[in-house]
Amino acid sequence: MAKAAAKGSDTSAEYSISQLAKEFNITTRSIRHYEDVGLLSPTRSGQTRIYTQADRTRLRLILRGKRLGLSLEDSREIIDMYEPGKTNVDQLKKLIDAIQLQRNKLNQQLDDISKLLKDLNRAEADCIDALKTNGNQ
Amino acid sequence: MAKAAAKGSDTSAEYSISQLAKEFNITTRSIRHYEDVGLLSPTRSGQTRIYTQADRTRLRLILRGKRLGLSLEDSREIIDMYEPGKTNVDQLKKLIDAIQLQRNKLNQQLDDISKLLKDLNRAEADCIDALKTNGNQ
DNA sequence: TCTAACGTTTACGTCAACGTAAACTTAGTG
DNA sequence: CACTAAGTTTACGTTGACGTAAACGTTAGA
Repeated sequence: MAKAAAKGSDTSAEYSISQLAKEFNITTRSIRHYEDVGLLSPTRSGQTRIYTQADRTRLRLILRGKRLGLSLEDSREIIDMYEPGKTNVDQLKKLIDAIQLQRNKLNQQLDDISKLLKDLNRAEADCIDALKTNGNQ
Repeated sequence: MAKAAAKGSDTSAEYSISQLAKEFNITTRSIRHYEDVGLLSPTRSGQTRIYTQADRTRLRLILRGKRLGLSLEDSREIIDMYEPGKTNVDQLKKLIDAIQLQRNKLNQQLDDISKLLKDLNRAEADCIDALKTNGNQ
């Protein structure tokens, strides 16, 4: 084996675009699109994109955001929160506010989910009832 | 006062489109759009739409779905689960499967949210740290 | 009476997030 | 060497969820 190819949990592992696509069950087109909008910036070997462990992590965060209904722009903002590039005090305070905002949204989602789960439980119970009283006709 | 206008928690209350729009802070265009795609079907008084308590509830469910990142089509399916129009046994079983699927998605979301909240907490802590060590320069 | 505030339909526009196709360049293999 | 598999860029197409006019009807109040 040469040098790339990634064993176990090597932190310096590298990935091709189709490897990532397969792993996360998305298309290469999507991955390139995320790059187009500035969410990923893999290094290159000639023309070919090479993704590091960090890129892979960012991709996971993007997809997590998508599952929560975030836009790519939203995800970008949140992911940027994780990197402390902000040297300015005002920016830091703004960032803390933004974090609080996101937390509020997430708490709203938690509430929504619990209500929806209850609704689904009731719906399922109704189904099972209907099956019992209806199963032997 | 005539007959409409809705007091307290009168179950036979009626609403105009702009009343609902104002209450839920959306546009009338959106409400009509939800009707276009079959999510609402208000009665009419002449040309004018009249929304019942049930319509209002459906609208609330639609918006809850949106907050969770569901498409209108997804919401339609879920809301349809609540109404036991299904007389067929096969349909009931399919419905139970669909409910389970939704539950899985919601549990995934719960997991995503808890992770995201942790990430945000760490990010905030980092900000606060940066503010302390950086505040007096 | 007229005008302001609400309602309606019809219809084209827009924006995000990709899909899809075309045309092309390497890298490895029977 | 021809061929296949994976990569690339460019660019137009599509879908969902509305936005945004335009053109019109109805009703209440100054």
